[in-house]
Amino acid sequence: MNKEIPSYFDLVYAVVRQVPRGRVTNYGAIADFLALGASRMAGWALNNCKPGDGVPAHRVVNRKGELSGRHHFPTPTMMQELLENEGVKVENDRVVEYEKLFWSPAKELGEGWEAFD
DNA sequence: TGTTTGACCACGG
DNA sequence: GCCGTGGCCAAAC
Repeated sequence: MNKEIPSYFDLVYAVVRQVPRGRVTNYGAIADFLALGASRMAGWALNNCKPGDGVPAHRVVNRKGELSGRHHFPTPTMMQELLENEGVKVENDRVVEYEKLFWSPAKELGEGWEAFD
């Protein structure tokens, strides 16, 4: 049944899930860490993301730090509310101190990290 | 089976 | 410093 190997989006879910609270990351970092070869795959993976997966997609923003995926949430304001709830200040749909709150999986988790904790 | 789109990023002008 | 185009891989139509 579920013997299917974890697809690339499963890996994206795992990485996003490892993102600490109050931190944000971008699609490129995930794509580069998972060697997807295309940042779009990270976004596409989150497109299949659903609330039941427990994936904090609100912590994932584009390279500009903009909440590009807010329109994909149940409510466009929910993403900002969630970020502010975690202590991340959002202004004009952009993460404040984005570079400061940026969380790099390859840097924090390391190359030896695997989805299976 | 081929084409189009997609929550993007990097580069060039 | 901002805008436009190309490239990347995968899934949906």
